[in-house]
Amino acid sequence: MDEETDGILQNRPAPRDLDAIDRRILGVLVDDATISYAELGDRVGLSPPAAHERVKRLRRSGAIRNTVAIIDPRAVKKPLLAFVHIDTRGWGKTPELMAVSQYPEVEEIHTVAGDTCMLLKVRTEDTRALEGLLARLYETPGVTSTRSYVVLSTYLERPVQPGITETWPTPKHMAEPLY
Amino acid sequence: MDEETDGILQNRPAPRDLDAIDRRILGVLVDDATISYAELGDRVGLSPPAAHERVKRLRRSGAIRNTVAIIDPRAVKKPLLAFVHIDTRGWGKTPELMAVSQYPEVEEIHTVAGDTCMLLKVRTEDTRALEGLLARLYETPGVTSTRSYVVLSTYLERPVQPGITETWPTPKHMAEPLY
DNA sequence: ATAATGGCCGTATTCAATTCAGCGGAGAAC
DNA sequence: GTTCTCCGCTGAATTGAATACGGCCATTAT
Repeated sequence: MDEETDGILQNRPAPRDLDAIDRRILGVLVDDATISYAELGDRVGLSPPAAHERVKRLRRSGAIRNTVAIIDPRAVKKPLLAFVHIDTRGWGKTPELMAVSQYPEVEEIHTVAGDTCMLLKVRTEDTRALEGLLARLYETPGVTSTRSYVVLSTYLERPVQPGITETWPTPKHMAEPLY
Repeated sequence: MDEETDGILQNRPAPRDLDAIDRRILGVLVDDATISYAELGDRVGLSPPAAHERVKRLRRSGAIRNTVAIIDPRAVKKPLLAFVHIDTRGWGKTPELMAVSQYPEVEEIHTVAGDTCMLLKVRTEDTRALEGLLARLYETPGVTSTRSYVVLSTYLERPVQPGITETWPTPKHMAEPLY
């Protein structure tokens, strides 16, 4: 519906403040966005139209960026996950970064506080393809070194970015926070 | 709808082989799962019920793990992203791991090939909360050291795991693979 | 005090999801 | 080569959810 054409996070306005119901809605939709508005309203204590109105507002405001399917990597035969650490001293402006962000293997790009590196999460068919990707990255202007961790097995890969505290069950030993 | 109660990826059967249409469907739903089956059928060349049947099968087979909303981290005030590298020499069996996977801050857990560490992607309110999380992790039985990269700014954080080659535009300079 | 606003509810309508019956092609058995 | 079986597709029919609307209530501003 709403065209999410931007692969790169451009400077969107920060979403406005949310109340408790909004946060509970996000907590529900982060786990499962296929439920009906009737079900959603049930869980957060609203009528279906009210729940719908809230969700529309959350979409408009940008709090809900998108709604997507989470795919099992094995289904598409891209099982090899790696974290690549590239040194970017001498990195220019953004055009090369935007090119990297178009690589199909690159799922995430992060800069690191107090360091001159970027951290990429990548997924490839096999080690051979990873080597090729590293070679391409190393040829990218501004990249002066690369280093990669290959991930053997993934236990947990939550599809979404934020953990919303209210909606996650807290294990018993965490009831008393240490700080 | 389908109860996705398992936070940890247990040993599910690997999804069966997919044909070209299945992969195109995944490619569409990975970008936007809010479209109607009529629209989906249009894009992949099927009638609405056929597209629906395919998607149901993909869900049943596990190729589509889940369908979720992607939340803007700023909306829930959990902006600090970090990668935590914990040494797990002496790590026991799985119960402690399962506890870690319940921490609301922990979004991903990976093991690393040829190493004795695990790599966690975590998101917290601020550095203070990160410190607290690191302290809790360090107290977890089996964890012998922790080290963390704090991510300052995120350029690209694709919501989904696999890059499906056919559905991503290939930049011109990548037309000739180097390997 | 009163008007205006915003958010909710219940109902009504529209549109999509889902079911079903029937068709047709691919492959197996013979 | 022929026939049978199975699987997946289509198109129409039905169910059910998404959406629009009118009215109510609480809060705030004038």
